[in-house]
Amino acid sequence: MRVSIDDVAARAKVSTATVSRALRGLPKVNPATRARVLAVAQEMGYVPSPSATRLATGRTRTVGVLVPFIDRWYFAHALEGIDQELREHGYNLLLFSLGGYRHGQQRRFTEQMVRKQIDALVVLCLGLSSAELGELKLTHVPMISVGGPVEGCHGVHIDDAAAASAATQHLIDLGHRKIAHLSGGINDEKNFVVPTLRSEAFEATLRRAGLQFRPEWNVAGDFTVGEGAAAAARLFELPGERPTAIFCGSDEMALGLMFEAKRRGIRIPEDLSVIGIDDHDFSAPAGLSTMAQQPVQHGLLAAQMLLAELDGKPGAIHEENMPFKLIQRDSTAPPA
Amino acid sequence: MRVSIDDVAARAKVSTATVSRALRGLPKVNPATRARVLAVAQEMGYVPSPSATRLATGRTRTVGVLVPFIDRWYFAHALEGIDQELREHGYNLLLFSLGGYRHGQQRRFTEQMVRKQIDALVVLCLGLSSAELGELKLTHVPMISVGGPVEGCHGVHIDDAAAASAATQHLIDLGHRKIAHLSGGINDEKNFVVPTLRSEAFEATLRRAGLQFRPEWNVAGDFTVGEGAAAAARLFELPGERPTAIFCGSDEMALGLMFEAKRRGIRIPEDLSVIGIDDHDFSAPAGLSTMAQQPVQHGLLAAQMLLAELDGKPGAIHEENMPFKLIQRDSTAPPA
DNA sequence: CTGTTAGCGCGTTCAG
DNA sequence: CTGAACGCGCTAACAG
Repeated sequence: MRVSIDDVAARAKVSTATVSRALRGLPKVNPATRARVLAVAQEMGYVPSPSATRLATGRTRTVGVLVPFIDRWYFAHALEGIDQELREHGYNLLLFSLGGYRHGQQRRFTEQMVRKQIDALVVLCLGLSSAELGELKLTHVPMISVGGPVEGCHGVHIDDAAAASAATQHLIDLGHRKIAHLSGGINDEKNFVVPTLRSEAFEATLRRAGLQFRPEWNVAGDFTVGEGAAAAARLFELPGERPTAIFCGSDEMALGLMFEAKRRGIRIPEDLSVIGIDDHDFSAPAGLSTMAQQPVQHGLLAAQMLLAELDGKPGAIHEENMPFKLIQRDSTAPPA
Repeated sequence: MRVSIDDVAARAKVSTATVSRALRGLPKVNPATRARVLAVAQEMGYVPSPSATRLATGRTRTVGVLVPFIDRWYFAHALEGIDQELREHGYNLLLFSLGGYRHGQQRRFTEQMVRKQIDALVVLCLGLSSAELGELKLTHVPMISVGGPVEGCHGVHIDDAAAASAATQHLIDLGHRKIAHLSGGINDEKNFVVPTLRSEAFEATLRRAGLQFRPEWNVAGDFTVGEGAAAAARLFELPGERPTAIFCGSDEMALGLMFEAKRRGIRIPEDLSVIGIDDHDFSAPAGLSTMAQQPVQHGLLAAQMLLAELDGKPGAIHEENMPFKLIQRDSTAPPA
């Protein structure tokens, strides 16, 4: 059943060292010998034991991915990209989901989980506390963030401020003056800065255009459709003047808002223009204008940088700003 | 930096064997000794090397999860459930994404990937060929399927035929006679039977009610919004009589259809009733009636069964039918 | 080019 | 209750 390297060596009449070298394609092995070893290994169905290899080399050929949730558009797609790249290079992907942005005791992942289990780590859209970051640094595991800047750690992501600003500017360019904002981050931890970056950019862009920033037109969701719809309801029920456009911190919240608008007979874009960020799978079918980003590419690139670093190319891990672009669909138009 | 069991043993003035026993809570260790060892280990920051433990015990404390995609509602949620349960018991989750339902050469995961890397395997909504199944069986790794029946392998999932039948019956009960069907599985592999089960149940339920089954009203998507919308477009452009209701093989496709309907001015539910299966995150905000299932629970239970089996309880892995229930929202109503 | 010899770090008999 | 010694399966020097 379980055939080990010694069995192969015996059968091929060579030493285990030679088998090891032959199988791993190392130089300095007689082609004839290599061929024989390969043949024997093949016919015996030999597969090296990863555990033994790990113990001997100290490398696991495994990359860890730390993620707050997996059931969110950005995370799932970034994961797909990371996985593709890793798999292609024979690396394993060990998934650590925190099941939420919990803090403190709930999140003691650093020690047991990371220790000697992985060669590198991807931190997905997750604000880490400085204590957590410190612990991770101590393990000397190469590390990179994806989807949101993490202080003291390189990462690949879009320029959130620029993207938010461009989205807001699109509304302004269409002629809107009364613009509201549906921001993310209502339940997120302090260290996850993405929602803040987007909100601040929104406000700055408004002011730069000489427009009024109204705090009451600033509602918050948590990046989900459900909370997006709930926040929209709060906004729509505000007395007084109505905004003619709204910038949402994510497409998923924007879609929630659109559902709520439809329920109330608010027409989009006639009564209200809506723009989000992401280019979520639902956005095209729903006709939502958005600032598109490509999480799969983010994941792919991050994994590439990690693998390069592990491959002995120091400095391979660096900050990378990914492209985003406006996709105008049916949800934005000049104000009536 | 790296402190091993020998260091702890030396410092505590005991043998490595005693350290091992003390740390793992085995009986037959003097309480005083245990306390001292624990203290020393603690202060030295000792953490056992997983690689060494694996090699010595032959167990990896890792469960593999095989999944076609991760960026789909069902998979992401089931994964969340699996992860929760695993994490709680100190198990790792090794993710294998196939990035699609590819076949043949593209899918040689069985050997290298599974061999000696995992203690058990979860197969997520993935039809396996009999050859692949055979290979997996040979590894003697406990295995369970989630979300779709896999021949020759126990699993946890809903009764797809029953759920589809109930959804269809809901439309019939409302008084609909002209019912169409948006099925999944257009691009899926033959061995993934879920779409077929649902479609067949739809047809059978129709016939049982004495209603006509019209092949031309049977369009197919691939479980995504995009394809759902595309399929809906094909349906809506058919000449002649229009259906008054439609049963969709998944909520995501149903939502795609709703977007397409809105674009064409087809009112829901006035002109067309729509029901899906899942209770996708978008369904409640969108007001979509559905046959709800709970993938997180599916994943949780599957992981529990696997862990029980690994814990020495043979027969822990068995077939389990999970509940589903009708949630009527705004997308279904009696025909006009 | 190839074989020998040590470890890698821990679990596990088997004596004591 | 505790310790000594061996083995898990493979890689990495170091000879030859």
